[in-house]
Amino acid sequence: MLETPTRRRAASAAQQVVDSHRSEDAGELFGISELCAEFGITLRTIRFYEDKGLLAPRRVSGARVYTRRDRARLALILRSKAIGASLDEIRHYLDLYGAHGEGRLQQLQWVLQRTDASILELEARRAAIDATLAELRLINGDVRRQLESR
Amino acid sequence: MLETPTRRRAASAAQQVVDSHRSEDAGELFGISELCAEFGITLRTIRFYEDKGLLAPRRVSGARVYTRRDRARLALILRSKAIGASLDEIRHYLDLYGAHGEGRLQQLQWVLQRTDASILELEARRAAIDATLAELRLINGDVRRQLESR
DNA sequence: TCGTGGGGTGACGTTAACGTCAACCGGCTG
DNA sequence: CAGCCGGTTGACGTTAACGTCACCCCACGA
Repeated sequence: MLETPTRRRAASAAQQVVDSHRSEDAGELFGISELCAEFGITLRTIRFYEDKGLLAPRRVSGARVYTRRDRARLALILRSKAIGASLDEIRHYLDLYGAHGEGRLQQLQWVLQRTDASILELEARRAAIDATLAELRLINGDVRRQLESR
Repeated sequence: MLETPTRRRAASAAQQVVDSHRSEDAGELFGISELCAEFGITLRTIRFYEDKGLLAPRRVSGARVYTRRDRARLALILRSKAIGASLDEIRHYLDLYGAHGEGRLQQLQWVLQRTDASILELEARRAAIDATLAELRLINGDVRRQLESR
């Protein structure tokens, strides 16, 4: 199965990300400082994520070598961090992205519950942001009017 | 000015919150453990927020006494925390809620810039959440279909 | 008067998420 | 071969956001 051309309609961004966690790619490879530069983080940070079990690059004579999939995982991690998740929560997310393959019934139900829970939590967080945005826009407009009317 | 009945149309939730930061209320008063119970936090946490300058309740013979406005501030703090903001960021938010009153031009422009910046940042965070939600929903539906078809 | 309960103030401990530093190592390059 | 560059592993430091603990004050009821 080269590149699994299955069921590939108009793959959305989400679809692509999800897919990227199921393909065993061995294409492009990246070095650690390469990824650091690309994502604007430090060496220490990437190694730290590895210690925490969020990344598991291959080693070539000691040195870390990242695949395209590892890179996608890193992107997921950083985006999750940007939305205020802890590294532990992020690990759970990553589990979800990886674990919905060919699972036994029990495992699939576990994934289902976890995704349901995560979705509810994120929706709540989104609502909180919306509320704050509404208030900030209110203040903003208020001040703007005050400035316009001298 | 009792209760300032000015410009009170169909006050939105946001409007109410914003307004609550402009009225110098002296109505209901709350004790510290009262607020703790209401919001499900600890004494230490509230005192910590005070140390950080996020709250400044009056003192009655040493004991902290909170007004309705203090209570609103606390609610804002907790909601901001829920969206993943640090206490420092939260302090800035609170500044904004308080500072758009009768300010000199310079101050008003500062408020404007800060609100603009905050809004952009929050919108980005919201977008990140939306992306993650899309992916999670995808996984969720995927698994759900897999379960339904045996 | 005693003690009890609610509240207050340090001081210290803790966890997460890194930063910093020192020492080492392997490959290539002149 | 020497040197350096990029990478690696500890070990320790740091900051934020609290928890825990010990001890104190003070008002109030039996």
